Order: sequence, then C-alpha cells, then structure tokens
Amino acid sequence: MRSRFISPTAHLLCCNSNPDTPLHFLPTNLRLPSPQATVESLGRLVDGCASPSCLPTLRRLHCQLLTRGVLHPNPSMGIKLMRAYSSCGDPAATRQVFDVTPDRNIIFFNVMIRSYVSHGRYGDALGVYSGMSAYGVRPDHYTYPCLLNACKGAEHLLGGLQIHGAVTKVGLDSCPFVGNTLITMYSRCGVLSEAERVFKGMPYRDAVSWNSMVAAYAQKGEPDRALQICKQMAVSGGVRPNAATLASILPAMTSITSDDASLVRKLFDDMPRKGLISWNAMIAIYAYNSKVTDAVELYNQMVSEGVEPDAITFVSVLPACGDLSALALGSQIHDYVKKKKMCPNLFLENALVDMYAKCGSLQDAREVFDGMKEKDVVSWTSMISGYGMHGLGEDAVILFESMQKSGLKPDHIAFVSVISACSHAGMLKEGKHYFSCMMDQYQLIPTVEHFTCMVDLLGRAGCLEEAYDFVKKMPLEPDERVWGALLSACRVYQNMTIGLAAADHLFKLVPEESGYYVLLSNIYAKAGRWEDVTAVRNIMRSRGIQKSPGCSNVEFNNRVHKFLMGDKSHPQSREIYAKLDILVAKMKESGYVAVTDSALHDLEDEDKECHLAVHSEKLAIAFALINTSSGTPIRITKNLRICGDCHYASKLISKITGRKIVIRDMYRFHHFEDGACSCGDYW
DNA sequence: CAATCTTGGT
Repeated sequence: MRSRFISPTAHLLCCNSNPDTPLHFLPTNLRLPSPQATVESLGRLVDGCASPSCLPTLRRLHCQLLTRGVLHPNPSMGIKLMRAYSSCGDPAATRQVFDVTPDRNIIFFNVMIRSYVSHGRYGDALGVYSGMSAYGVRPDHYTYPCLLNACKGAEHLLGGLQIHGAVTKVGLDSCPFVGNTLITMYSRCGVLSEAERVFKGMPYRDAVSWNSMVAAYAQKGEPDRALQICKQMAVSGGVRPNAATLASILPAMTSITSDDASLVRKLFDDMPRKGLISWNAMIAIYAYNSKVTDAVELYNQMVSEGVEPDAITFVSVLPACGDLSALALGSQIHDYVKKKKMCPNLFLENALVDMYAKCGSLQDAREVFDGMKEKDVVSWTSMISGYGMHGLGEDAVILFESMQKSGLKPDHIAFVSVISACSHAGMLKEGKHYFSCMMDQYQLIPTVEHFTCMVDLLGRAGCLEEAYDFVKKMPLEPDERVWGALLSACRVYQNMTIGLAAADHLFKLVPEESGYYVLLSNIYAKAGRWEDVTAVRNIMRSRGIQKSPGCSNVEFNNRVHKFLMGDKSHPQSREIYAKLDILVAKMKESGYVAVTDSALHDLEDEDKECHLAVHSEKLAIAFALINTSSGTPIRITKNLRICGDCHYASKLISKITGRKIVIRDMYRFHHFEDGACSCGDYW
C-alpha cells in the first residue's frame, strides 16, 4: 500500500523537471537565497510563495532545498513546500513532494488532502484518506473537516455518511470543527434533517455552527426558517449574529417582505463592529429586493464611515445605480474602479456595462464592453439588451451574431434580450427567426418570458390577430405579462375587441394593478367612448384602486431630484411652472394641441390640458432646462410608461430648445432630438 | 518546537 504514494520517478525530481520551464529560461530578477541563508530564512521565502506567479521562484527554492540537503531532515520544510505549491495552484507538485518524503506524519496527509480539496479534486482527496491507515497514520480532528469538505464539494452523501460514522467511532463528533463541517456537508447534500440533528446534538455551538444552519436554510430558499435561527442565535445561543450571518442568509433574501428587510437591517445595526462583508451583505440584500434607494444610501454611509468598498460592493451598488439612472454615481464608481485598477474583473465589468446601458449611456457601456479581456454570456446579453432598450435592434442583432461566432452559447436570457430588441425596433422577421432558432438550434424550451416577447413583437408590428392566436395556442398558461403585452398593442392599434379580451383576463389575474385599467381607459378615450372611460373609472373606484402616481427623476449636482404629477414641493417650483408656461406657449406656436386621450378622466378639454401640463416628466424637463446650460442633454427616468401627450411634447421641446432629451420609461429609452423620437412613435 | 481544520459575499 505504501508504494502507492511513491512515484517511480521520485528520485529524479528537481526544480527543472518540468520540460516547459528549463532553469536557464527563468527570469533572472527572482529573489534567491544567499549561500549563507539559514533554514528559517529559506522557510520564510517558501512561505512567501502564495500565488501562481510565484511558481518559478518556488521551483528554484525547491532546488536549493534539495541541493543543500535541508528538505528531508526538516519535516516542517516539506510541509511549507507542499503548502506553497498548493497555493500556487500546483497540486501535482504538492503530491510529488508528498511522495518523496520518507517519514510522513499526520500533517503531511492533512496538507495533501486539503490541497486536493481546494483544487476540487475530491476523489483524490478521499484516495489519500483511504491509504492512510495502511501507512500507519490515523486521521485526526484536522483530517475529518477536510474530508467532509471533499464530500460536500462532490455532493457525495454516501462518503459523507461513512466519514460521519468514522468520526463517531473515534469520538471526534464533539469537536466543533468537525460538527460544523458535518452541518454544511449534509446541507449541501440536501439532507437538512441530518444537518439539524447534528446541530442539535452538538455539545458546544459557536457562531459558525449557527451560521452554517442559517446558510443551510437560506440556500434551501427558506427565508423564514433562516431568519428564525438568526433571532434564536442571539437569545439562546450566547453568540451574536455577525458578518457571516448576514452573508449566510443572502441566498434567501430575494423578494422578501419589507418587514423582513427591516429585521435584517436591525441585525446589521446591532453589530458592534461592521466590516466590509457586513456592509456588502446588507447592501446586496437591499439591491436584491429592488430597494435601490436604500442600497445607495447605505453605500454612501459606508463610504462616509471610511470603509473601503471592493468589487463585491460595486456589483451590488451598480445595478441600483442602473435602476435609479444615477449616472453620476455610477461613473464615479467607474473612476474609482479605474484608479484602483480593479479590472479585469468579469463581474464588475458586466455590472458596469449594465449600469451604463440602463443610465442611457450606450457609448460608455460599449467602451467597457470592448475593453473586456474576457466576456461571458452575461456580458454580451447586457450589451444586447442595452441596444434593445434604446431601440437599436440592428446593433443588438449584430452583437448576437458575433456572440455566437465567438463560440458562446446563448442562454434563455440572451434570447429574451434579442427578441425583445427586435420587438422594440419593429424587426418582425428577425424576432420570429430567433424564436425558432432558440428551439431548433439550441434546444432551449421557451418560457413565459419568451412568449411575452413574441406577443409583444407581433403586437407592436400590428399583427394583433396573430398575437392573440399565439396567446391562445401557447403551451403555457399566459400570465399577466403576456396579456399586458397584448393589451398594450391593442392601445397602439386601437383594437377594441382583442383589447377587451386581454383586459378581461388581466382584471381577473391582477385586479389590483392600476396600470391595466389606465391602458383600457386610454383605448376607450382614443375612441371617444367617454361613458366607457367613466365606467372604468367607477370600477377602479369601487375596487379602491388608485392610479399609481407618475414620478420622474432627474440627476443634477450629484442628487436625484424627484417630481410627482402636479408637484409643487420643489424649492424651484415657481420657476419651473413659469418655464413650463413659456414652453407650452411656444409649443402651441409650433402647432401643439394637447393629446387629451392620454388623460384618464373625461374632463373638459381645457381641464385635461391642465392635468397634462403638470405631468411629472414635463416638470422634470423644465427643471433641467432651468438648471443646465444649453446643449447639455437632459436625462429623465420615469416610473410608468410615458404618456402620449408627454411624448409629443418632448419631441417639440427638443426642437424648440435644441436639447437632446433622453427619457427612460418603464419599458425603454426614448431619445428625443430635433422633434423626433428614436422609438419611431412606436412604444 | 513548528507545520494542518470549520461559516460567509459578485
């Protein structure tokens, strides 16, 4: 058995045994030990080799150790060498040192096993274990956690059970290290009941034990259980929730209630010493749950408390910037990233591309995208959907084709992006092509998102019958989004019959969603059926549904200025309304007549005009016109779909003032320039 | 004597 570990060429081992890197080709500026270096100082040099770039140095040191004959008489030197090779990413070299060492103690075995585990070579790790007893070395309380990690990594429940048995037999099951690893092993192998049994049976539970249980439930998607354990931890466990606790519940923190978010925030606030990980976890929880303002606020607080953000912080904050259209903050972060040379970093660059695209700055997005050393499907998809949002379907399609040529396989989301890009650009034929391509060429089963895109594609192109037919024939139950896409198309093309059918489904599916009532009433209003508009309004009233207030944001002086419909709370309110009066007068000279069917109520025309005049996007435009110098593009983000009147008005204002106006509504970007919009009045 | 182990974040 012993010979298993001794390689037949072990005696030949030397630093230049790898034919790819002969000694005399190695860089000469490597730090080499002086001839009188002590064993201790050699050891320190070996310890200093901790990343793949140190591998050449390490090989030369290894050579020195052999020629000086200090390796085998000093077991600690062999261990240092193995550990160094392992952290340089070379488990094979680690094994070679292991194999040629004459009298291996338990630590050699432990380091060897750990090296294999950290390189994902779980089978090899377990192989070393099975050779131990024949060599006459007994596993100890350091060995078992490593082995359990191997089973965890391989999701090898049977092996885990066997090792659990061995642990119990030698009485190491009371060791907290072993117990904690047992919990995570069982949890990763999907046996939560066993994880919980180990946890309950532990004589001494530390923070890691509690956090491991929290992680187990969080990863299983049980936020309630996970939070419950967090709370128990503080009262009965005698340990306080810490950074790792927050990080552990993260996986369960998607779409949680506001109450749960506050609960987690309280855990966070109660932490006496908050480190980077705590801040990152809390910010991520806000970002996951679309609490973007909270995420950005917490980020600002973090920076003001002197905690240095890292890439993981930004990967949470940047999507929040994108959501808020906070371009100033986003590009500030980009500057910091450049200053600190944090790239290449795939995740970070993907987040930057997405942020720039969502903030309306496609050029910046493209610049980051083009500068990426490595791109994955997410990178391409972010850029494709960026083009799609801006109505640049051609560019989206070109990029989609290049992605395929680069050898990457588009996934579900990539297809959603490209089909929706086609839809927004009116590219019916291409959209249909990608829908079948995804099934035929890539064997991807379309999900309800793809059907929604297709209904949108057909609907926007005016093929309403075909769209309706498509919905009726789809193999999945059409949901809110599918009917919503159909209803929107019916508004654009004035199709009452199909519109009513879609609205009927929507009112059953989501009776509380005000947007669909508004869409239907827009259809009636455009047809002049005011009694039906009134009927819709009455239904809304009887069901207690309020139209969600329109709200527009403009970023100015590093602050996001928020305007609601008819808002008079802004300090510059008087100026804003005065500016608006002047604008409306000028617009009327250019032939502006308010598009009154955008208003929900059957008011007298003049009243409607008043209502429309104070829509939030108009206030935001007036604000930006007052405060920025001529020529500066105006960027506005709106929570709802832009209304017909504001769309028309924005076109005129862009012509009158010579300003570019970029409005992001709920669905896409509208670039207004010289009286025209990039959406081609098709939205 | 020294060397080895557990949770957790894009």
